[in-house]
Amino acid sequence: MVPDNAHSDRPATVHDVASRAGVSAQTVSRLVKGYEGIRPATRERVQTAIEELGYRPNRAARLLRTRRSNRIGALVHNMFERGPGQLLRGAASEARASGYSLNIVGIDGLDESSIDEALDLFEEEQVAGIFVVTLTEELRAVVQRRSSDIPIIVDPAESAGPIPTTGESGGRMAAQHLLALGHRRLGFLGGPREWLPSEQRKESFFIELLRGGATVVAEWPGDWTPEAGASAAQAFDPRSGITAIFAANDAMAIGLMHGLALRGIRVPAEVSVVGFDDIPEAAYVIPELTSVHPNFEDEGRNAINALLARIEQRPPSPIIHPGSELIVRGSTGPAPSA
Amino acid sequence: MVPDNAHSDRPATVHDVASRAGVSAQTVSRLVKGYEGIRPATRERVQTAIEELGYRPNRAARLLRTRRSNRIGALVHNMFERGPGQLLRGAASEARASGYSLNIVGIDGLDESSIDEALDLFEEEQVAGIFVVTLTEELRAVVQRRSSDIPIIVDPAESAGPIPTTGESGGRMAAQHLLALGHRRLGFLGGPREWLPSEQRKESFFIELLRGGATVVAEWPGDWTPEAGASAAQAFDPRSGITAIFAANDAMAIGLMHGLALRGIRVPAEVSVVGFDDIPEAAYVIPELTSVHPNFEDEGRNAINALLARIEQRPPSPIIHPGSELIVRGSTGPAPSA
DNA sequence: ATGGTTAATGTTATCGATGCCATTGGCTTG
DNA sequence: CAAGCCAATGGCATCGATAACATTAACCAT
Repeated sequence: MVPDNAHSDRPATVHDVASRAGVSAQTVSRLVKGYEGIRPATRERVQTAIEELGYRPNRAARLLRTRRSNRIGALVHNMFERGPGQLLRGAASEARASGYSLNIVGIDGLDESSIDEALDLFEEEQVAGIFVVTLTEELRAVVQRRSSDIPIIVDPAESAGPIPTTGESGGRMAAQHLLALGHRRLGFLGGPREWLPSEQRKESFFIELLRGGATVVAEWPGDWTPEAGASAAQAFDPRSGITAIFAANDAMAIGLMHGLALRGIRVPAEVSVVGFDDIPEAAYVIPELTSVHPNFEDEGRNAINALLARIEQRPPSPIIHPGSELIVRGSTGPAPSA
Repeated sequence: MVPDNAHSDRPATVHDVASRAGVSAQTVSRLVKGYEGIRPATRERVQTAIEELGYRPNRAARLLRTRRSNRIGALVHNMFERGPGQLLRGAASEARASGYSLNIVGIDGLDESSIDEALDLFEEEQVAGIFVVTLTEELRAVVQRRSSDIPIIVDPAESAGPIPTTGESGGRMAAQHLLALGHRRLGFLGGPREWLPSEQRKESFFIELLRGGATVVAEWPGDWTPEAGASAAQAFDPRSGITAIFAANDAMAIGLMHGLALRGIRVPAEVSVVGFDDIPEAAYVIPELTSVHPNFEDEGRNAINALLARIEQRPPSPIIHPGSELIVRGSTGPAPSA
């Protein structure tokens, strides 16, 4: 199992392999890179030498010479949320499948200097491309301001082409569901205004509602946390006639339901609640939360796909449909007949 | 803001800087690395040249020459759970503070080949050290089987020295709390048996209970998901006399409470429930979940600290106390007097 | 002044892989 | 059989930073 290079304390190089196989370093290099025109006999000798020595190419040397790394930088703020996490998982797996590795850098703040620092790091590490997972307006602005020749994917829409993002399809599905249940006066509990995913969910929700003849009566800006949901519940005015609320993520939805319960407002009898993310806990809160189950993993795949296409200057592979799904549970019900 | 190197299409090198400043490349290199003995006048000339050219050291070249990278590999399975996520955050910030960057690699499976693949990647990237975040027995075995000269931190206890891990102190605190409430017959809802953190939480919980004269009547093995909690609720035998259950994470605790509610078993009147992780949602489920709030961030810091000490062969910095805290909420109450 | 120190800086070779060009040998073609 | 051609392989320079060693300058003591 362990390669027989215990005698030398330095890892084997192309030259070691070459001299062992009786060929030149160049031939070894070619074989490693998958060059076809090598005589079978030679090929085999080199192959064995590689195995015997446990040779692995030195990435630093290769990068120095070729200037092409096979690393992709992923810039993400709240990487530990369900959504970004799944995006990353999809992205990592897609990258790996194409021989790239994903370099995840989490930033704590969304201020310019944090962002710049992360991008600087990517430049120093000479990543082949950058995938910006978290999307706020500031981030987008900072990224676009830097003129760099590293390919960057900033906008999920960019990568999905004509296909709606999870936010778009999710917002629409939430609206359709609530419309079908007869709700006509609704509220929206959003993430911070400068977060694009929140805006996406909101816009598609609004548009679909308007098309169905319903009205958005109130909108509360949140910060993705359950606390924000609880505050919204306090701010909620029962006389507004709102019978359903769409929250931009489950955490806020859960906080919201908790706050409503404290005020004696029954879910779903008086107010229906729809969340977004379908976190595992959503099915186990009381009442069980109706939620949009987004396919973030495919969204991440799409993004990397588009990014790689740009890096390697080839047309993007056929796009996978992200396909969100609405999971209907106990937190939504027919609109109370006023 | 943008450095004036637009005219040349290649990024500036030490030589470019050197010739611009009228010194040798070596001097530039020394300055960049923070060498002290450079005459102020020279230093300033070089400094300006660096800024004017927007020079950044080429990491690949440096790594090739020095064989010392400033990257740390972090191997993690379920990176998107709250716990590992916070460990990573702490680890990343500690690493950054010491001039290292954290290379997070998530693996999907816990089988030998996934692990090996990830470790191979680390070796090829010549990371300075490896931090194994997720800890199962298999992982530990695979890691220890590979003889590699890269420093590795596998065991959190290793990095914390004499200080109890969050799992140890958390399990103990849960036990003390329940003992104080008069509970004497208890259950434990664990993670998979081969996960060390689960075992830690369990052991410290058990030990403290025994010391307090209580008995562990039942133990359910779970898989960290709320579903596992729900199954445990089904398996729960009301005639067992169990009045309190400690779940190894909040997700399972939430599933458990949901399952108990379905069976009409009241929490905390009949059964108290304590979780672990204190996820943001914990405070907003009904009843609000009493949970151990672990200081994973500091645990991550400690680990990186210990790792860096080993890498740089210096004594570890004073250790930060992880300090878990028990957040008491509505899911725990006095034991019902039988 | 002369040798001896030390501080500041310069020279050269090297890390490992690979792009570019040169070479070799076998085979086809007229 | 010579000319021509292609397939397979080798030689050399290079990517950018730095370790190791060499040099210069400046200053001191004798």
